[in-house]
Amino acid sequence: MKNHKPTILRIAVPTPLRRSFDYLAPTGCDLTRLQPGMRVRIPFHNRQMVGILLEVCDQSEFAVHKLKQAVEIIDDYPVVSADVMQLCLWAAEYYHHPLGDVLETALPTLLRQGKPLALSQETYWTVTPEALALDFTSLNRSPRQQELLSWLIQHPEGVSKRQIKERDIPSTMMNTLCKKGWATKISKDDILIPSLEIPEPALTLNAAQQHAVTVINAAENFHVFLLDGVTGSGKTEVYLQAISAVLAKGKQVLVLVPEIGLTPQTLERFRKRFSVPVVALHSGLTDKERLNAFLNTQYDHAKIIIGTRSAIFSPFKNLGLIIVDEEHDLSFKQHDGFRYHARDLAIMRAQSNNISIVLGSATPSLETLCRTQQGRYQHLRLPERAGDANIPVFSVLDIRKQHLEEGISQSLLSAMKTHLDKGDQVMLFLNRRGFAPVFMCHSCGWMAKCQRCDSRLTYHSEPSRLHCHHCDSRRSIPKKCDACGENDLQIIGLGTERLEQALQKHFPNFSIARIDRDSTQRKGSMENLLEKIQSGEHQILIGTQMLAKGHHFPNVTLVGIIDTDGGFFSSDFRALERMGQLILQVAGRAGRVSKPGTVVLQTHHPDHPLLHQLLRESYHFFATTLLQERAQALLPPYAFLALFRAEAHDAEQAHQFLQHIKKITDTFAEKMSIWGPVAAPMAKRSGRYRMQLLFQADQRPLLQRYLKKLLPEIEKIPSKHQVRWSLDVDPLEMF
DNA sequence: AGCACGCCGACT
DNA sequence: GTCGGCGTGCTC
Repeated sequence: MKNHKPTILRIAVPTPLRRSFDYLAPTGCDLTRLQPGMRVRIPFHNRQMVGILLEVCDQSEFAVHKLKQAVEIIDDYPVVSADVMQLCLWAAEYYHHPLGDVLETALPTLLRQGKPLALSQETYWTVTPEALALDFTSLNRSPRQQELLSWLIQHPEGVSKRQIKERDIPSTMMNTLCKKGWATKISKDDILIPSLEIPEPALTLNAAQQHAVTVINAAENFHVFLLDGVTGSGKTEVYLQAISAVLAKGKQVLVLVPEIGLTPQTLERFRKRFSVPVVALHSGLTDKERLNAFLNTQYDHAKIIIGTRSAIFSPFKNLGLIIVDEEHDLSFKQHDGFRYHARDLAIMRAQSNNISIVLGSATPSLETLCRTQQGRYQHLRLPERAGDANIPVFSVLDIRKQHLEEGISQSLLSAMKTHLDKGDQVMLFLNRRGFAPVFMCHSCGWMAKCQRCDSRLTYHSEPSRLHCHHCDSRRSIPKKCDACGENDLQIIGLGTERLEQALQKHFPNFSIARIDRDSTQRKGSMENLLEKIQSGEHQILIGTQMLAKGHHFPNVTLVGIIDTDGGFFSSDFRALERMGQLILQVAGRAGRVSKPGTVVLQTHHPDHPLLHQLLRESYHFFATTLLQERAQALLPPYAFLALFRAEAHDAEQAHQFLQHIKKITDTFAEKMSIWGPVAAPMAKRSGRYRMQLLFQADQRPLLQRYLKKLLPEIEKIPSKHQVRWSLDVDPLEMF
């Protein structure tokens, strides 16, 4: 007997357990065809699961006679390609997250469930040759049918169910056409967005743009570029021309965008420029559409893939370039479960594929700026405004001792009047939804607080109720104080609803659009509001963060930031960086060359040096000061953090658990700074008490070694089942 | 994380 | 007598 050693399949299983599981190969399985990355159906505990084959070996740490046999090898080729596997292995190790879970996030739902690797077909309709041959005018058709037929004739590639629905055409009408023999159903995969026939020509570049394109296109190996240009400096045109060069070599391009950035306008810009199929990956896709997008990327049918965070795991056959737009945006970091940063994974993927990556932003993160200063990334600046863009004028408005009318100073009100009377639009930014953040009793000082969180309830007027923005619990508005029974209840502070109400009274002749989570909950209502703003139906725009990103309003000539000071006194060391980014992003929403924008910032700290650096000097000046402060305090990007979080219904249990972790590290030879355990900034949320323990190291490898030693020990803590715990490597938010 | 097993109280 | 509460333990 030559081959008496057993064949053992090492398999990653989607469970929170940080180890792989060994199985015997299924009966009759052709061992020569086994490749890592294939899906395997396995018995696990008392059910069947789909795992990913990691390796084939001939011994197991587990007693071989106890091994179960795998049920079947699902795939003929690996669903997880070698480079995605490498990325997942790296990410599982770096973020100390279970590999099975990581691999699961890299696959579309249908593949996780074990469905076959096949493009699903969707029904399309096309006109028949008979209909084309017929004399068009002589037939007896209704005007609606006539219109429908000529539309179909213009789309010889076929029209999908979705397109028909969008045009409000009833399916009975399509059936009638089919019965008459004028139209017929065909099947094809639906996810590739067909390219347009006539591509738009490239724009003429200014010197800085041309330089950036030349440098990016000249790079043949792994290179990280920071494309650093103010709003309106023409970053997108640089992306497009760099993409064009990569497409010409027959390669694919990945464009990562923030969650809010994937608008139909963005997509349109790519479709109009390139005659190649584009795939858009966003949260609105169905499982079927996701699978088709996955396969079309894998088959190299799709040449440009535009997507949010998780698109970094797409299975490219032939990747040539990665672009990360708005690289500073927080939505690239997943903030629960597998807490990866898509930008950082993108850099890893570019490195292992030996290709270039372009990080673009008008307000780069301090992490990226620091690495650029260290010479690890190449800095490409676009200082000039390109084409139809404006330079906003900043005006710092000292509101100390000023009379405020619902939070707005008289100067801002009169500036608004001037702009509105000229027929221009005005935008106000207030990052607080609801009517007012505080509801209190004037008799005894009682405040409406959430039962389940350490937070105050926000007063909402439409619909009228008190609402917790942290756990979503709500209650009706009490008539009398909960504590003393008096009816002297007051509504204190300012939210977007109250701002809207006040401005409606002050400017009765102008129409207001309010854009926040509450006003855009219904699907399509955001698009609807934006359309009405563009058409000029509304003249005053009020919005939260939502309004700060992704949209441009050319007729807005005045932007008011109602409460600028939010970032000055936050406990989060990144608050100032965020504040600066937000101010510039908000300012970038407005105006064009013929209508330059003015940005008014209401503040109680008009002389704050950082505010001056940001507005009078530049973002870079501001960022450099912040970087110096970070270096002195030994904070990121000059230090590396890992945050353990624990929550439990009993505060003491969460505390004990983290204390236990801390104690384990006492035995470690290497030492580092450990802070805590302390209560989280919001100590109680959704009925759970939350504690945290922070690790801070000046070298990334030290932190990594530490965590690698620590995690197996944590698995042994007996009380780990009583708490909900997680580890966040490179945390961006401390709550 | 699931999901079963297991050992004690209030019910048709 | 049983239905069901969630503590504890396991998954190759």
